[in-house]
Amino acid sequence: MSRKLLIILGPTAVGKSDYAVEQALKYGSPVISCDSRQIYREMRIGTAVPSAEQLRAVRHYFIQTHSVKETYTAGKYEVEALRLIRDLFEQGHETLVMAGGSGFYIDALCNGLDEFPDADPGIRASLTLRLRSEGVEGLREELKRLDPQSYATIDISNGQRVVRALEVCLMTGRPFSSFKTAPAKQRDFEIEKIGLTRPRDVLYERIDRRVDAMIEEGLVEEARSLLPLRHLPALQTVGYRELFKWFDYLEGREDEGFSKVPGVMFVTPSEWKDGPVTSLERAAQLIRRNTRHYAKRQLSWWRRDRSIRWIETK
RNA sequence: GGUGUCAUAGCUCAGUUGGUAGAGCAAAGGACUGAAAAUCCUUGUGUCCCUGGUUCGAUUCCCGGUGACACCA
Repeated sequence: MSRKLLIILGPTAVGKSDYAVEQALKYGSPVISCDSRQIYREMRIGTAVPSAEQLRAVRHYFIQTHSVKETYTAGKYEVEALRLIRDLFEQGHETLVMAGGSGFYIDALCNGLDEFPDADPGIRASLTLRLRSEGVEGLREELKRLDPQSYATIDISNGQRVVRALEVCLMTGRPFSSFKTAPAKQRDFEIEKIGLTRPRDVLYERIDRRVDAMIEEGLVEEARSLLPLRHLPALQTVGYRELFKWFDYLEGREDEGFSKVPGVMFVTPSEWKDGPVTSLERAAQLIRRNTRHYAKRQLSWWRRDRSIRWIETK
């Protein structure tokens, strides 16, 4: 019996959800979502989860199943999705349909990640604070001392990468690079990847229209309700950050960069470079642009994967 | 109809005391091992509106034209 995982991937707004439901019905499979934001319960409009109809027509997994408070990761996804896939194959499915736009999650599932420890929120928060106050240089030098191998191989101008490598060194007393050993894991089922794509200008038009639709549907209210949780990693998401900055402007507040929620240790990971967001129209403009940038990064991620069969629709 | 101002990268504009030009934004390309919708790196040749003149040489000066805007009739 041949077991196959059919992965439908592609940039945001290309039309994955529709195609996935179609394929799922064809194979009698559920849809296993592979999307780092649709997985969160508290977000719906801004993450463009499948429609109520689609969710009714086909069973979906990993859609709004976890809380933004729990900080999901690619590593957790690898474990949970793999377990689910095995269960479903055991139940007799021969072909399973997976769909999503998170390239890193898809790779984690297909090839596996090495056995790194999870981040300790306290250590990460303090390193992130140092990154913001002193810049990368200091952290970089510390990494050079603790793990020259990583210093030589990772992108040391990328503060987030330096923080990650350093935090693993500090937590375990072992160099970050020493964890990076295993070859790609082999899965005991066949994997077929289908990439959906469209001409760039068509894709960008779809993105623009979808952003407008989200705002009409009530994205502003959704973002408003999540404002207190803005410093969680899950809320570092296109469509929400821009609105948070607009709220800051309306309320004459400077985002101080720390979480005020007791027990929540996270610090906003990045600086805001676009100046004040003075109107909803400005926020929408930035959301459109940032979504286009996101789509571009997704395409760049997958371009090197020769195993993808691409289907271009107009 | 008359007078004036402007016409430079997809957009907004700077600039060249005459030696074929550069910022911001937009855009494009790339990286990626537990924050990944995150984070980081790289990239600026364009009939300098058109025709003619002066000049060794004009996008820059001059004549004319076209277009936009403003004001006067």
